[in-house]
Amino acid sequence: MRFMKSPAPDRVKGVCSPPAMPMALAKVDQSVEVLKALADPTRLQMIGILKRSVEPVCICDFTAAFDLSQPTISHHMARLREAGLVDVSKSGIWAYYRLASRLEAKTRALLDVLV
Amino acid sequence: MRFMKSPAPDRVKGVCSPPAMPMALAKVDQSVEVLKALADPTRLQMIGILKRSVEPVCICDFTAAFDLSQPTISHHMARLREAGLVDVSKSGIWAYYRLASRLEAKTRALLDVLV
DNA sequence: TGGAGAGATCGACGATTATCGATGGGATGT
DNA sequence: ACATCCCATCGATAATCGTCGATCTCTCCA
Repeated sequence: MRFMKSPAPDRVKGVCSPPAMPMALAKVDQSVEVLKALADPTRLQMIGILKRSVEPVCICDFTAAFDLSQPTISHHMARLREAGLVDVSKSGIWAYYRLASRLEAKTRALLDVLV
Repeated sequence: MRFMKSPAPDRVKGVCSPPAMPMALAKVDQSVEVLKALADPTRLQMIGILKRSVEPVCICDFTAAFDLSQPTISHHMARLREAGLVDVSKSGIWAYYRLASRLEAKTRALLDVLV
């Protein structure tokens, strides 16, 4: 009669069996791409601002908001754009960014949890 | 009568106003910490395996599952541990990992979306 | 037509990261 | 006691990343 359920009762030295991979590799890479884009304080705050703004936001306002140089702000926004998280529209000399309209349901759910 | 709603009709050259920061800085850093821990294919798959496993998983099984060296697997698991995402329990020679039992609601929701 | 402002890109530099081989430390069994 | 196995840590190396100054393109307006 077994009272204690040991974590791994039948483990044997020298025998290691790989667990099944539950996620498709393509899905993993895709999720990692989005996660890396969000794993930065500046970019995460950018996404938070865009998610709460009904109007598109001029990138010059981000340059005014963060204590970073203009190239750095542009670089961070480019990373969000390459990850497919934001859309850009230019009007005159200004560039306006907004949350991407065609976000995957999973990505949108991710942003709903995060920001 | 305005038919077209322009993105920013009243913008003036040289005038940029920083948007309000919607998230507390501490929350941002905390989220970034978790995101950086998950923003790696190996670690994201590790979390996926642990989330689907009712039993704790011996780390030697991860070493067998991934095409990476034993120190690298140990390093990745340590990063998950430092981020508070997994708990470890040692039994004899073996180290068993499982998803952290005391996860923040936000973090758990994040994992539910991701894996 | 020419100057000025906005924003993207380039090149460089320091910091962080992913990876490995080598080593150390604890538990097991002979 | 000693060899063996598992796992963590250390040290090194190559790659990626964040940041900035300099520069380029484009648009607008005088």
